[in-house]
Amino acid sequence: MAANILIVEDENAILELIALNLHQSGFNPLRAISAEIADRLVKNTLPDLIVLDWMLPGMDGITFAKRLRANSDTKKIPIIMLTAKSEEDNKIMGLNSGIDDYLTKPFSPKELIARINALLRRSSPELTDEPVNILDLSLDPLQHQLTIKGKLIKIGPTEFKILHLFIKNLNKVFSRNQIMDRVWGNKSEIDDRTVDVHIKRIRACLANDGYDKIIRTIRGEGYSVS
Amino acid sequence: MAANILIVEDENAILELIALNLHQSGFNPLRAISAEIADRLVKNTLPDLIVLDWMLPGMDGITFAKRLRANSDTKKIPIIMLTAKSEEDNKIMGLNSGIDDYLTKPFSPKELIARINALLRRSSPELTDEPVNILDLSLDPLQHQLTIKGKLIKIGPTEFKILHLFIKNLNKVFSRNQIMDRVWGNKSEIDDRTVDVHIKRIRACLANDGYDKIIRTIRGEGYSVS
DNA sequence: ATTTAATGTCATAAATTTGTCATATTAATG
DNA sequence: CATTAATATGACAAATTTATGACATTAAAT
Repeated sequence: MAANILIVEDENAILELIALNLHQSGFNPLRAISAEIADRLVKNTLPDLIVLDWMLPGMDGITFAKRLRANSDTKKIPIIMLTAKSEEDNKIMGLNSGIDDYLTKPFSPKELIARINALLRRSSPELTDEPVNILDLSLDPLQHQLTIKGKLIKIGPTEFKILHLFIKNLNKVFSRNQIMDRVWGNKSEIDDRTVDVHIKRIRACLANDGYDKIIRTIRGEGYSVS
Repeated sequence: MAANILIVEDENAILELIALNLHQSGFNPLRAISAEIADRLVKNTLPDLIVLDWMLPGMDGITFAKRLRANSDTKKIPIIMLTAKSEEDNKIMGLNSGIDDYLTKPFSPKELIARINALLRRSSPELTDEPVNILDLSLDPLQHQLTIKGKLIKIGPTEFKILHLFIKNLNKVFSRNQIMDRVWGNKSEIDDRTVDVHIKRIRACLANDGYDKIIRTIRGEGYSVS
């Protein structure tokens, strides 16, 4: 599923250049030549990410960004701001409008793509397909199945994702926030304690075979599977 | 484990923005709005890295940097200088004040983080979550565990942090205040004696394997691990 | 329309850590 | 050796963090 990237840029040449590059990189570009048009597009399509020019006729970029941040539907959409070299200099940093990243013109399309990918990775949940296993325990993401010694174990989807994350990263300690980011995606607003409950549920699934002990609690830090 | 990064910046909005970004990236930001305040903070906390604004009221950034370089305790702390215009480039480089890197405003938070990581990696590999060890004792921040001869040792979170600090800085003597600042953060109001108790607890953890002796008490000064 | 499964949140219990205090030890100094 | 100052240690209650069971809500399946 191609991510929708909204480009807000009043100079048509640049707009098209960016759109072309995004398209070639497998994204689905949406175009807006003003904040007003962008506003309508955002409401309708809820893009996955916005590339926003700092200088716009009418409503400027910062104002637009602030409006997005004020609305709970659009609050979590990552924004990359485009700025001209010496435009307003340090004022940009000071305005703290929830921009996720900056890019100074002129910039290389390659760099833009790289940063878009980085931001998208951060904002969307974990998904990979490789089967993983530890000891007699095996996790197959394709079939969404957990087996112990070949025996199929019943486990919920969320629990499966968390366990998968852990087993893919053996011994690594994940904080609750990291788990939330990588399983729910960072657009979620979930309580910390909820992670505990899911951990408990995973343990319950594994307990019959004595595998519940593989999930360590690292007090004050998070959880980890060894 | 989290690296302490001192930000010296007189514009509060920028200061806070940087602090926020550092925090989100897992660093522990310390704030100073003047070189004078920074001076005191440096003495107490010996930050792992300093982000320093070029233009400061009172003592300017370059002067401050030179002072840091003149003191053997602070000589090796990496400094990233923030400058307003790229024209200053030559000037800064020419001053040869021991700046390790510089960034021109406006810059993306991401770029700042990237450079901080690069510098930390170069200056103190220990801070980048790699395991540290002496003899058969090994401390792995990533797994948050302490092992002696491969055997897992139970140790509390605070004790872990203190021990990690010590082992990262072998032979360096830390005063109780420095320990408090770097482990509890400089906002804590904790009794001096409390540090003693934690040291005692660390020793207790290590005692079974005879490793309690690695923590030396330097009377009147503090503690140190050799 | 019912039943089943999954989720997130709470309240409460259980476990662990933390800071402090009182007291014992130890080192330094004259 | 006596005195003093600093550090070590054991005990303990408060605070923090995690575990767990129950419940309401929603989605999915029958």
